[in-house]
Amino acid sequence: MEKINLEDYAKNFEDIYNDIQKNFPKAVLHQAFICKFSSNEYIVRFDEEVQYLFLLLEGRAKIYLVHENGKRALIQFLKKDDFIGELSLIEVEKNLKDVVAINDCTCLAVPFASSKEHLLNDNLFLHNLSKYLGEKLLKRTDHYTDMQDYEFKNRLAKYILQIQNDGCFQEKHSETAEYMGVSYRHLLYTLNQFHEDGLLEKKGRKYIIINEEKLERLSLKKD
Amino acid sequence: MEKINLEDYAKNFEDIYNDIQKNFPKAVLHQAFICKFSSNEYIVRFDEEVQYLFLLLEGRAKIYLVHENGKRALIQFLKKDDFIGELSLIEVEKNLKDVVAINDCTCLAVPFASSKEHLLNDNLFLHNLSKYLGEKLLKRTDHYTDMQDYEFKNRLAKYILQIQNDGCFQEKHSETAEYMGVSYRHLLYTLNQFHEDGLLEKKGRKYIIINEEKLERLSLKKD
DNA sequence: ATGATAATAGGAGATATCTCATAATGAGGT
DNA sequence: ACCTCATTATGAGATATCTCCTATTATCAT
Repeated sequence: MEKINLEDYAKNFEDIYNDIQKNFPKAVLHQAFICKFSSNEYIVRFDEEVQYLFLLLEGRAKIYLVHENGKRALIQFLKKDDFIGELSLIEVEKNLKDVVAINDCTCLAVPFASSKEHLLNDNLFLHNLSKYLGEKLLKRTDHYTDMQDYEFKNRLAKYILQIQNDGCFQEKHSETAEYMGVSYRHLLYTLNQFHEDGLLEKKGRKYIIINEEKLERLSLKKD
Repeated sequence: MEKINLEDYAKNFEDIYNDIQKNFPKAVLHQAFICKFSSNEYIVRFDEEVQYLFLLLEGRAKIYLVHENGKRALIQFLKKDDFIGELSLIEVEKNLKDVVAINDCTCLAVPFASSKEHLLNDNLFLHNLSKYLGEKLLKRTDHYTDMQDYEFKNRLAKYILQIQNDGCFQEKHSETAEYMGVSYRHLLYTLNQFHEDGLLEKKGRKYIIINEEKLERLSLKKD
């Protein structure tokens, strides 16, 4: 983890800095700085108290919930403009999560110690936070109800369509399996089936979508 | 649905009214009133726009998410002090939910039209709302990750322990099955197994817990 | 390069859970 | 009382998904 002075960062990323200024009170920004995390680095650990509110400026990360039985569930992917630690800020978090950088991540770090008061009395911030939490709630609910009402092949079709890039699906299988809540083995099995059914073509480690329409249909239907 | 004047209600339920006064600006309460819903009545319908922020004062209700394929998922039970319509208030709700009264429910109804501005500029309310949403997010996440990381018999044990009353489990089976995300058939099957394993005793339509310790163990273990 | 570690790949067998069908019992309304 | 409809019950068979094993590739640090 590498710390960078906020002013230095501001020089190179004016647009992003402007957005930040719009959404945070000045007093808070005086205490804030920039954190860079490398791929696979922990941003937050489930067994250590959170000290900062992070705002993800660049990169992708993932949230894991750690169960008492030791199992982890990948519960959400984070991207630009996502908060980290916001539930600790408002003191509702009981069981902390692991948050791990997927690739290199740049975050704004706002220390609770000096900024909590300010943030919790700032109307704009609270309004933003409410909207953010509301959206997170909806997104997570949708993800999980899908999980319970559609079987895996339908959900996988939907996921591939959503996350594909230029007709190309190249997520890590282990991550996909964790996020979708199925075993690695079953993911492979289903991917093979998609291949046999002429939905995907394999190219090295990637899968290419060759019948988008059929995938669409599969992603919607319960059948 | 029956409307009641807020002042009339206040006379009979002073304690509750005091709590309300603490959390809502006066200007807002002038426009608010009390709604009574009977058992099984819809408080909010998924296909009708929400006009009020409700605060549940008495009774229990349940939230359903309606899928495109027509299936419904029971996603949460609501009780005293839960909000209804708060996501519409902050304008993040896209797919509305069904909210149905389980027994007779009493709600405070705050009309969006006249009160939205006030509420969204009230610091205390926003702070409360953020905490409420954060807790709802956590609760829902826990519920769903449990669903994916523990098999049904473990989750059912946990659920029974949580919802039992004087060692007595008497929820409606159909509701339990919907909430837990399994088929009705499988719920019965598992309940029978609990009976055979000496965890529960059947008394008419109710189940009595006769081995709480064993239930506890089952609820924790993944095994 | 070389070895070590993680990711991909697939076989075989077990089981948790689902679907569909049918019957019995209970509750509410006329 | 009687009919209707929702709830509780149970059987039989199908399958989606899991666990456990074992190879075969990539990736990465030394």
